[in-house]
Amino acid sequence: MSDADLLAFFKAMANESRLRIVGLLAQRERTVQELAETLVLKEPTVSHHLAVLKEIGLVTVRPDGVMRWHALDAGALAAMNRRLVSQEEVAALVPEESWESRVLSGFLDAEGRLKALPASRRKRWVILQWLVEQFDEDRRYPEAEVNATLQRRHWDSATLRRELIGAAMMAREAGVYWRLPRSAWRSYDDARLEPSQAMTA
Amino acid sequence: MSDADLLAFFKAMANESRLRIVGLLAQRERTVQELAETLVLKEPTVSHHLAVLKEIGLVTVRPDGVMRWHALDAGALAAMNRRLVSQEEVAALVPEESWESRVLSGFLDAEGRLKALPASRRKRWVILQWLVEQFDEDRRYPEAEVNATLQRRHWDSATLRRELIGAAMMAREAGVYWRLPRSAWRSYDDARLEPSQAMTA
DNA sequence: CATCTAATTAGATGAGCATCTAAGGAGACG
DNA sequence: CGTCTCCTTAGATGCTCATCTAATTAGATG
Repeated sequence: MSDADLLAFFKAMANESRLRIVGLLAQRERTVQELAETLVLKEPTVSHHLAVLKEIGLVTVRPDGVMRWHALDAGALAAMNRRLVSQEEVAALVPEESWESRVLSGFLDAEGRLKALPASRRKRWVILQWLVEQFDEDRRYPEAEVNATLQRRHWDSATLRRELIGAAMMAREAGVYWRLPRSAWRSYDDARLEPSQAMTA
Repeated sequence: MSDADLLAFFKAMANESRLRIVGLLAQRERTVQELAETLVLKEPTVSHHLAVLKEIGLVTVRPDGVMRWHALDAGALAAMNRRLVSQEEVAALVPEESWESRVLSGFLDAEGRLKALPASRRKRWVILQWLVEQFDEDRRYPEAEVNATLQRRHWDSATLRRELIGAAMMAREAGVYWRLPRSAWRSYDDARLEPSQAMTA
């Protein structure tokens, strides 16, 4: 079942009349007339609500002469329900977080600062990509400002600055730094970054 | 948890943005800014959605300096979920149909006419209570009108009329009938109704 | 076939709601 | 105290949807 289905399910249930219809159908099957009378609604309105519930597979119809008996599909309810039982399932509501995002959030603390620099070169690359985004593309920065910006993310601004240069994400000339375009970056697997010591916060 | 809470829960989840927010918060706590950026919404919009989710107790806030970290309350999700696991729970969405209602609907056909008069004294009492409501409290009826009204519900108006009198739900004098107040009625278990023959329609 | 009843479809109306911009706190920080 | 940042509140706008009336379909029945 897709996320769109789940949304449709919630939209279907997010209406008092439909919620009451579901409750009534959970007791026993009913006709449109009967529901309309019970809910004090006109038949077309009930018909409309039943169409919505049928659309998501929650209600089935059994024609009988000129009447149509509507019943709740309990299995469909249970299926929807399984989507919500665990926090993990709910987390999956969101398009899978990319590997990069998961690496990054694993190394960030609640304040958005780096808890450590990963030892893995590939993971460190993710961190550097994120770090370089702290700088504007079109500005030139004195070293003091670079350090200040980096220190908002980690105490060891010197190492971070050195690694950004090493990855060709930033350039330096005469004490002035600037951000390089993505095209200039080395890819993580040919960058020759010296293995850094663990930098635990 | 009340039905109104359940409806509020569905209304809260019946929106794509909020559904995605819940998914994101299920992964880890987030700030308004972060959510706004991820969802491509303005901060006030996210703020509004978070307020809705807080209203139903699904999201909690942890202020931290100028920022506010929002997190999912997994327990609240689980609680909502328990409401939906079984068909019995869903049936309870609707105020339990009383025994009287079930008796009545069992003896009515689709047209609202009596299929039969129950043999059980207690059940017949339910039918009579419903029948007497066909008459206004403050009017006096000639016998012909009483018969006509009763015949809209069952062919044997004579028996119905006799039983209404016997139950002290209606009174008659000089060929004129009127409805008696509920206080005047005999209770079903001391009414001395002659056991009626089965009256199948 | 004509008619009756149950239900659905079509179309209109009005209420609710998602989102935005603009303005107003409120904590942090020099 | 003034300013910056993050967030919320207020108010406006436009879209979605719940409900209704009127018209149509479709089975049942004489």
